[in-house]
Amino acid sequence: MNIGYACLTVGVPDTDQKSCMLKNANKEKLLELISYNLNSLENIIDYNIKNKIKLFRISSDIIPFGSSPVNNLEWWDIFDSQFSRIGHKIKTSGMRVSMHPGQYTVLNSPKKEVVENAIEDLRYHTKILDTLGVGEDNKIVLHIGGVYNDKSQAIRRFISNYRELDDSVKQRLIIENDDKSYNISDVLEIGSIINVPVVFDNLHNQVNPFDKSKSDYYWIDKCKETWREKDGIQKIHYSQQNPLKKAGSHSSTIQINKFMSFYEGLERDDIDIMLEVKDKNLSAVKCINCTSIDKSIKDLEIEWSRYKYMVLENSPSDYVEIRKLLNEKDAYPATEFYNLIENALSKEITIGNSINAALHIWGYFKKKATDREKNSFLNNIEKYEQGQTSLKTIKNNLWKMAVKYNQSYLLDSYYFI
DNA sequence: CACCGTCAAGTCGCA
DNA sequence: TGCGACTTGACGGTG
Repeated sequence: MNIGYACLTVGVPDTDQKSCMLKNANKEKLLELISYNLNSLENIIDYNIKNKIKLFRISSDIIPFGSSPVNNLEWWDIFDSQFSRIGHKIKTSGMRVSMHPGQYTVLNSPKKEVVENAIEDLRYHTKILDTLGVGEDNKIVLHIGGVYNDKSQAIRRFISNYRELDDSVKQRLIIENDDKSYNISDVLEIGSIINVPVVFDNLHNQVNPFDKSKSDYYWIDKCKETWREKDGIQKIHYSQQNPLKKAGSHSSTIQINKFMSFYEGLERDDIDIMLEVKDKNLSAVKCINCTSIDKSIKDLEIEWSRYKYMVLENSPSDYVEIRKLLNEKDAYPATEFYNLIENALSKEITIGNSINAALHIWGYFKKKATDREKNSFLNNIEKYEQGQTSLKTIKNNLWKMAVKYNQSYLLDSYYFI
């Protein structure tokens, strides 16, 4: 079983994706952006390998305007060697990647042009995975599309348009239930007609259910039947509702207790779980650590090194509790650990606590800082106390110093997120 | 450096 | 008939 995250990282340097506005797109700009984004992708893959994350969704934005005539670069050729190198890393590390075109890729539209664009976009996504050289179990997940006041007609259109797709696209395309038009029963029906694997999304099913009396596990079992040997093991999407936002919005982090009860109820290992959550890789590592059988206290200590100043800033009392918890070197209290972290991060930051945490970070530079840096830091703290500057300014300042003095311990800290 | 309106694309609901 | 929401971060222009 693999657990992974989608598109972006949090707190990992040099992994961001860049784009530009259409009007500013030209050959030079696009080449620069693609090169930058591939470099970020490679850093993400390296990070995933280092952190034993074996499931990852590649952002559709990796090639800006990738399926638009505005971008007529033969990027698969120009950047061939970097694609191969990244693909090699993915394959040799046993990672499984995927892609997921967004809401604008609609294969079942009644408009010819919309369908043509969708086909082009699916070709683009396929080209990325093919250029990486990853196997057929690295999939492209698509929603069915619109309803247009006639669902059965819209479904028929999806099916006939699907049948016209290139074989290379068909090899990778799989379908998913969405949160307003096509529920899991609809998608299973379509999947069985065209022989395409179905991805179950638990939150979409919660918001747009076919039958509320059926459990998630019921549908997950149904979907399993749509996955063939060559497709790899079954994949699902898992997310939790953000309690502050409207139905279907992803939570900021995965609540570990809730996830663990879902996971334990699965009673299966032959399944990949793609998390959709705001804190991305943080939740992936959390869930991996809580479900792995071969981890030790060392893995929690690594996590603690990343979370500690963030926790200190939110809740000094939880900081003390967690340190106590990690004192028992033969234990592996992963879920207790993350419960305390979640608890700490749910608390509101006070000025006093944030200054305390900033001073802890400052301790790394105290002796090496120039007089100017020292004055600037202390001056900022004073101004912050009086409400004349923001915490963000202080953190930006400390981040620059962490980079300058190459404090790798701090560069990996979530304090700066 | 901080702020904020805007951004390729499609569909749907609502005024 | 036309506009905002959807959902999201980042671009890019401004102060």
